[in-house]
Amino acid sequence: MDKEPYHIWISEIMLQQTQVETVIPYYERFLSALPTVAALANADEAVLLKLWSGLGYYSRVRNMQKAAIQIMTEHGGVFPSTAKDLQTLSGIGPYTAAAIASISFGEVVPALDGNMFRVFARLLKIDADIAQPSSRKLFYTRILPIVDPVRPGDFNQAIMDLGTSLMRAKAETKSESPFARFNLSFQDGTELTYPIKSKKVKQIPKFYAAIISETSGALAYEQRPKTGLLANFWTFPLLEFDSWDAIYDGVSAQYPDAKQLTISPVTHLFTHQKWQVMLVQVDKIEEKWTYLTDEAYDVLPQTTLQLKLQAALKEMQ
DNA sequence: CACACGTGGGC
DNA sequence: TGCCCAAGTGT
Repeated sequence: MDKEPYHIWISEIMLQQTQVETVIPYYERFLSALPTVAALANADEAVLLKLWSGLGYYSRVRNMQKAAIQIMTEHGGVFPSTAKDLQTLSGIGPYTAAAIASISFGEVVPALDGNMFRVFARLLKIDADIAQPSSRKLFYTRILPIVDPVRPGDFNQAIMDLGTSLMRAKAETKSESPFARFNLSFQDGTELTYPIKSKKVKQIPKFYAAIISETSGALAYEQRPKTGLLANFWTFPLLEFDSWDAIYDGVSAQYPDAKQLTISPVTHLFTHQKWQVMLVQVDKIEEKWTYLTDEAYDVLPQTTLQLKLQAALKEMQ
């Protein structure tokens, strides 16, 4: 099995909040383009974002490059080998540090991710709210003595496998399961109430006009701010309004010739926002917009939102 | 501590 | 549709 820390690191970061099936092609492509820590440290941001386009949580790849630079400059190009040292790197928190330390270097630490929280909350009936950061210490203390001292990496991966197979969030243990006799919550019928998790984020509705402005075969784009949501990505110019109904009149006030291109909104969900976007064509050419041909645009990193807007525009034509 | 930060899939 | 889930970290 591949235990190369650079490889484990990339896969663990990609797998944060992301399904295995989604990650595989990204992983192969990333490793081919940037095979070493040094290559990652020296890569252009546009190359990084292009390799990550569509994966989401784009700060992950920016932090990976920061960490690669840290490894080259502060660690002489040698990958840190303990969970404690790994956690000093950008984008590496307690979970990823433990995963790399146990898998690549054999350190005996539990890699506490969503799966491990769920598996042990059920097996041991741990009532702590996993949405509370303070609960991590309690789980860590309970699980540490259980980690296989000889094969900690295999232990961590096995627990995660258990969490994605027999002990998925909505899967109940069957009485013939070999795990039934270890599973306290199964024995008293409370399994699906674990893990205890309080947090619920609501998605705030947002309304935008996406401006379609064309001149000599090129369309208008804007680069998003360098911090915040979809930082530095290129999208059609976006104007925000308070409601869906306010969009068309609002755009018309600035651009009297505005033409509404979409009847129903292009919708896009983020973790905490729900966007509804109307495509609006205008004749005016604004200096603040950057006009790019399709060829020039295609080499830039694109978000899934922008791909949806492009697809909707193409359907109009 | 609470919240920002993407995307895709299941029901 | 709306809500939950999926290999978290930074601020």
